[in-house]
Amino acid sequence: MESRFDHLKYEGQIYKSWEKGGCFIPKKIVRGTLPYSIIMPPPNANDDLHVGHARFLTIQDILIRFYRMRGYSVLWLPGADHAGIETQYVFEKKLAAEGKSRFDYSREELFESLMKYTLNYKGIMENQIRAIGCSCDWTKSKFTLDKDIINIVYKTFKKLYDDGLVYRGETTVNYCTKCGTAFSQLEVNHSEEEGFLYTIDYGSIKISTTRPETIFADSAVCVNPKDERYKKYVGQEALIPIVNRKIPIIADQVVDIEFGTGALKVTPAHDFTDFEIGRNHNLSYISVIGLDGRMINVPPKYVGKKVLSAREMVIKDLKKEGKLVSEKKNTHVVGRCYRCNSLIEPMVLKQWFIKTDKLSALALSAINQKQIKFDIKKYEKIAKNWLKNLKDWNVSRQIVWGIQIPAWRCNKCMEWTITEGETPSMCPKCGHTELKRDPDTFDTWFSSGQWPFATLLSLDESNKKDFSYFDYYYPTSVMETAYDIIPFWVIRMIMLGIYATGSVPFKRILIHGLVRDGQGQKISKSKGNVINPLVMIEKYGADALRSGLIWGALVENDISLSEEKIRAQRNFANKIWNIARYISQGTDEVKIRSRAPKSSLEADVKIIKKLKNTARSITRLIEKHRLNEAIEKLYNFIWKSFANEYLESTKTRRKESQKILEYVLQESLKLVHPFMPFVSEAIWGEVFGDKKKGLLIEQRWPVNL
RNA sequence: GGUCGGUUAGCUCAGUUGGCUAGAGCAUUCGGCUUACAUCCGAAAGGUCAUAGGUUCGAGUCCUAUACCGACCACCA
Repeated sequence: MESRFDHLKYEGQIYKSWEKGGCFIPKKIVRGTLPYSIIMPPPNANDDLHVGHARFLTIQDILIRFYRMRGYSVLWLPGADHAGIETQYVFEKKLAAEGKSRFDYSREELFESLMKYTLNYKGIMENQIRAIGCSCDWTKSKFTLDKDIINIVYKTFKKLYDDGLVYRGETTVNYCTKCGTAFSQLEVNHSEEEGFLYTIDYGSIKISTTRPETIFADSAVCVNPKDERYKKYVGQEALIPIVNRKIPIIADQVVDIEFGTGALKVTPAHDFTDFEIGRNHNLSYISVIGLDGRMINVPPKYVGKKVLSAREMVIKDLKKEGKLVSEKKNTHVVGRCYRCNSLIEPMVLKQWFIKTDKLSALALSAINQKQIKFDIKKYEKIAKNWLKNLKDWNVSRQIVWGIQIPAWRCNKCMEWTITEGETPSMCPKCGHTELKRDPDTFDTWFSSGQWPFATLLSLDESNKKDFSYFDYYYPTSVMETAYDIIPFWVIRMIMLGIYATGSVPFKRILIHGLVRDGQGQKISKSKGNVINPLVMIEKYGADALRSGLIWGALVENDISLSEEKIRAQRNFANKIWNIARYISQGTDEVKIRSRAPKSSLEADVKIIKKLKNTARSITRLIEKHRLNEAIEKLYNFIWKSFANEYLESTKTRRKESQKILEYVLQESLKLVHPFMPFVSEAIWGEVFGDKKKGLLIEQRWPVNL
């Protein structure tokens, strides 16, 4: 053995021998073997892995290796996410760099290019998962656009439709004119920005607005019923300048008396609040902004102008007419697209909605009845809070890259037909044979919300034998994911899982915190504090990165990661290596022992006892998902108790203690393995190596020593 | 405005149902190339656990209030 552990020499080759040896594939299930399963949250196949991925992959791999060594039938199912809008956004950026845009391609061409792009990244990403050392079963890997997955998603949508939980609604959506799609409320970033508040003369009343270009879309002027200044005007009419159209003056308590003039122009087509007012007062609405962000249904001179230039024109014209009363600086909150940062336009569109009240009730009761247990109470609170306040879910997205909604509309009777994916030959309502498919695709969270059962069911479809993966592994043991996607993903998996299968999708939920830099700051490209996991693996080894990602902070909390921390863990790996090196130098052949060698020497008895206690408490800690404590115990035992105390004490009586040293090393390596799989396997190979004895990954976890 | 957190050594964090003479890693200081490892060994220094009250034989740990920091959500035309 060399004096230092050379991770570059061992990691690649060890991983290959694991994968080739089928070590990640669940063993044949014998009677009484307990299942342990985790469905890997599929990383987006559009970029390199970042440290956040590395953290959750590490956490899951520790659990997986631990339970595998304990004799469970372990399934860790990997996957890749097509990541709809995100991928299309990244891809379009690439097109733009080549001087092209999505409009240069047909739907089919665009889809095909995106597929090629994504599958390429999927391969890259999978190799990065391998580099981290993840022992997932690659033979069962799933992609969110696999045909069998899509079929299951269609079935669920049809079932929802048949049960009356899907409707086509007209409502205000957050529309990004640049991305060309609507977003859910969760996909919009709000920011405070400087702008102007204009006061405009509407005849008998003056109103305040930040968006004068939408005056053409006004349906009413609204005041607060308690506002003494305006009581007398309610029921009368106001006059929109420039076009001189009359609109009613109404009263509603949503109006803030203090703000502006206390009178609000109601524009149902382009504002969320106004849409509600319009609905409550039975107002009609007029759209004046098209999906391309240009003006429509307005006097000819404004048609085709972009929103901001139309605003300037309107202000100019108002001034000319003397209708602009004032213009004040004003900070207000605007919505911006979370992908491209363009201004979000509220628009009224027809979209597919899923009614969420029944689904969220199912999820809530499953949580309350402890069919699903959150490890961490605060995250249970967050999930429940979301479930209680959920609004109906808009699942339509106007992008190509995704699962196209299986909805067809009859050209004659205009009725919709939903299928499980097959194209209807004629309209079931009127018999007409010309139908047009909705070009929209599903929100990615709608399909990934079905991921736990969709993956397992699809395994059974391609493997219709005597064994059902779904029956055996569902509900899965643990769902392990980040807290920032509780509302997007976790609660939707629970809702859709229970709805589609009648059973919760997983029994336990472990939510992990985010990775921050060494100073606890959020990692971002603009701050320049990005830590590249692949560079760290190259430099210090995968084991060092893995340990650094769980050392010193609870799994559920954010963790600060610095290069110093990773280096410290590299040193730990090297320490273990050198303990083994010392021990292997004391003999020609090391045997694997099934129990501790007998000795009555006090120091020997003490170290064996400590080993037992350490193994016991680490077992308990991993079961409780307290990984930071587990690795700290391990670190302390190996470095302090084993190396510095015991091993040092044996230097004067080398021969007598050799067997004990070998045994403690042997058992320690098993304890190390889930955390640092490469160095432990490398040592196992060097010290205990023998084809007959197998790999460390296949050894049994130390229990009842 | 709503929800959920945090405040413990210079830094980053642990501290499970209250018993701590408050711990770890990194950083610091001093001394060591001792033939496994200088990616090391030995030793040391460093905290009135945000503040104020309360419960208790006993509080970093429970309760109340205050201050500051943070995350997510909503949002005034």
